[in-house]
Amino acid sequence: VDNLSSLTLNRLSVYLRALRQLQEEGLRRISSQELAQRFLLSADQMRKDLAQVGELGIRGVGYDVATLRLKLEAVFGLERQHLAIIVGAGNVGSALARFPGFNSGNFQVVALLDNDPSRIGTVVGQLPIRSSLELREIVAGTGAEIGILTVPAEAAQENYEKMVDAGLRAVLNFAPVQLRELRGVRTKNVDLMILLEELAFSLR
Amino acid sequence: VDNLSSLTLNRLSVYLRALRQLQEEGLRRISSQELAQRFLLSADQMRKDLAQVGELGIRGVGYDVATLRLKLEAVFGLERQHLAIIVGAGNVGSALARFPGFNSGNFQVVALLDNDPSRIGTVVGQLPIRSSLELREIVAGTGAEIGILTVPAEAAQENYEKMVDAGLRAVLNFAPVQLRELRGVRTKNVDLMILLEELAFSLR
DNA sequence: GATTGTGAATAGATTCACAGCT
DNA sequence: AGCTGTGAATCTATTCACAATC
Repeated sequence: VDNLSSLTLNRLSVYLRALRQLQEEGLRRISSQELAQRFLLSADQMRKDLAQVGELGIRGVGYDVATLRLKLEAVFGLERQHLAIIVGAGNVGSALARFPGFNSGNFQVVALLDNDPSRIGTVVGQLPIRSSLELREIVAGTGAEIGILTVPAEAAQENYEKMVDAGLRAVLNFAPVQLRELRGVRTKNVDLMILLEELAFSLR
Repeated sequence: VDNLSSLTLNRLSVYLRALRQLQEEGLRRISSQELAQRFLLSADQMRKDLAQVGELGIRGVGYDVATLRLKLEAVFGLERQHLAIIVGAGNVGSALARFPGFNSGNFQVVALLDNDPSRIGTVVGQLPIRSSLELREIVAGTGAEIGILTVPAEAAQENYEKMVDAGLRAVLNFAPVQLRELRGVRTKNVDLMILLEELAFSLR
């Protein structure tokens, strides 16, 4: 299981979330049909997606909720924790530092960095802001793999390169710029302006 | 110009941002080739995308930066301002209320709502938090079109429906749930867990 | 001579429909 | 009898390549 498209991965995340909920409700088995109905998904597509990661269902019966959940978690590498560092302690960075999805579950923010000396030491959520100059040591010391980039647009490319250089292997970029992506790093962008412009389009 | 896919719209946003930068630099003309090189895009794709919104270039010459920019802004309906309301004044909602992309340019946040009585009145950025109960009046009074949903997962569906009911025509959802989408509303999701899981996948 | 706009070719994603298990 | 897994069909997106235009 290795070549999954971004589209497929997103849907697998959605299935995983659904399965977690079903398991909490105590359900043991579910068919693609039922799951699709319940969560407004396509049963056909779900089966195709799941088929890409293995033969996981039982014909005539359906899927075992717990087994499938574990399998999907394994696909995402969620048996172990993933540590993240946030670079840029402005509005967005600070909000993410307090995001409940971190500090619970499979992801954890282990450091929050900023280059404004006057902000260093300030505690946000549980974390004290540290200097961006310490990036390399912090990555090495904590073993963090994921970088979350929340600096202003002008500083994004430079910080991105430093993050990759410091050893981070995946970056989630919130700065509104087209990064020149580096090889060997998985980079995803969340660009609020692009999202808003798409919404605006549908309002004409 | 009416049926543009989400993929195409995202790229048009990217081109628009590039053009704004080029115009600021004082450039008057650019070819698809140059623009692609400069911003790491595909020249072929750019021409195809632009062809969907009109015949905008001059063969043998290229595109006029100012004209193309205006045309793209018109496609997105950015000649006029779009007003937005944020529902949920937690970490994410508050961070977005202070986001520079709002209160400058074509989008503006006109209200920040929460249902926790103890938070009402607190000023975030420039805006006082108001009661979610006032949603309908605020939408009607301000003429806001866009809703930004930043409430906890459990409350998302309910608030989404209220927002649509109050007259909002586009919703940007940050809550980590699969909304049952309503007709007549453009809905986009930003789901941090899904993004993180996709990054985790590439770390196995 | 340069560069667009576009039809044709290719690649990728989704949907259909049914054979194959349980 | 019921539901999965999957090949075949369809639909969508991207890339190629070149005729049309300046």
